[in-house]
Amino acid sequence: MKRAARSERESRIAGIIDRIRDIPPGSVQTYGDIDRTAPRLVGRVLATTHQGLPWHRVIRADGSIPKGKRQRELLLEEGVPMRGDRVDLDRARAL
DNA sequence: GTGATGACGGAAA
DNA sequence: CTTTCCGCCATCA
Repeated sequence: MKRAARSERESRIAGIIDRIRDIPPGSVQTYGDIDRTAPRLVGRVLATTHQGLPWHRVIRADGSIPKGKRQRELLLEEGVPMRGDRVDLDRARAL
């Protein structure tokens, strides 16, 4: 494949990682917020990238939690506003 | 090369 | 409120 294509792919990945890393404690971002055009890519990055990323601060667009109660507790510890089993996005969503 | 899949999203019913 | 369907990007069989 072409070099330019590869480079662009990787920079997109890098950007995704940066955004995740910059999510402040106590707030969250959705997959869509992180990359509008490829939310699935964000999920893939989290599933395959094992760096010290705050993976628990990434949730779905409707506020539901992808990784289950384990993740839910971590968010609770940071004081993320919840509404039952979902995150209250209006209050918790990072800018 | 094709087709299925995933830590998804949004629209439609 | 729910389920279904289709689009999205990158990987994998």
